[in-house]
Amino acid sequence: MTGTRETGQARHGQQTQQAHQSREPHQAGQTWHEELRARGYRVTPQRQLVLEAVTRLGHATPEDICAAVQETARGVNISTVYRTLELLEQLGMVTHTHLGHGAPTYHLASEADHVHLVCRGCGEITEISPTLVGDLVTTLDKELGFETDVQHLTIFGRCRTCRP
Amino acid sequence: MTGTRETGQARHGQQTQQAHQSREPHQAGQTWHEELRARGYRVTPQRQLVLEAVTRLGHATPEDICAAVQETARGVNISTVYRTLELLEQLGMVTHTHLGHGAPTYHLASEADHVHLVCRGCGEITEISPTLVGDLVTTLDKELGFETDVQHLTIFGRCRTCRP
DNA sequence: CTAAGTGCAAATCGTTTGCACGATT
DNA sequence: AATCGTGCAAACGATTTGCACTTAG
Repeated sequence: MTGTRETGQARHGQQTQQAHQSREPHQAGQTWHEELRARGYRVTPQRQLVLEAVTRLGHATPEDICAAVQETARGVNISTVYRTLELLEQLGMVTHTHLGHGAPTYHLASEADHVHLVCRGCGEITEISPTLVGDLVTTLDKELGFETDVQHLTIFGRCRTCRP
Repeated sequence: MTGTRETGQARHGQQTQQAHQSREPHQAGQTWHEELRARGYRVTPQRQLVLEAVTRLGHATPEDICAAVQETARGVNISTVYRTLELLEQLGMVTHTHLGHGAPTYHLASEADHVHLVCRGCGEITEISPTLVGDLVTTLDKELGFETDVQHLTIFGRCRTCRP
């Protein structure tokens, strides 16, 4: 874990699993190509394809993304998908959430301004406005000094049609 | 997956992964021994040990539970732990929550009347009263007809000491 | 005694990693 | 040309499953 490999200008493979540090939310003024380059990363077809897939699919697991990309063109390996998602997440372009037991789902960070409702009955995923949880966030802040990560908030339950 | 093995009176191995149907919350009037028997399940030392471990440990992963039980007495196999937890969950005696990426944590359903706050900085787990999210639950119900599963609600963020 | 439950080992799923080869800058 | 990125396959952690053996009822 004591990796002293700061060779070039960019720090890859940094396994920032807990940190999520450089989360500047992708400035609108520049393309993601420039953004990657500016940080010393390369623009590859694989990265384009993964980002496109995430954009198109919405809430997608790494495997979904991989499958989608397989169809589109030459295959992108599943491990590349994982590595790319990790990178894009570090750059603040995508985010992930855990909806249920299995694999996490990824989506564009720019579309991430919502809270997930997951129905245990039909599995349907609904996105609601963060304003609905605004009071809760305020309460937690005032009462406990807790800063809620609204982006990753997922609420399980039963939707109108599935509830008893 | 089309298992037609309804041999006896009780339905085991039923893999009700999505259903969580028979969730009657363990009536206080009877011991869990009786409860198991009543539903056609057997009372085994392994099941006792697992339930004890869950009771004692609080938020514990299957592996934690397994380890704890190993110490106490003759070893209980990890797969038995999984099977037992699944059973106890079906019976409404324990519940699980996903706190982070890794393994889920189990605790007694009777002590489950709380919401989890998980700090991304230090990993600390705080339990708060469900009343703090009462308004949110009401709102979701009225606005969307969504019935919130408060037991499984986990809120990620940063605690007072870890926030920027 | 008999079916339910357990242990064990192998299979599976999701994810990570080491390394040689290929592609971007 | 040099380095970053990819593919592949193997390693890995968590969980599930098939099957023969043990045990609660």
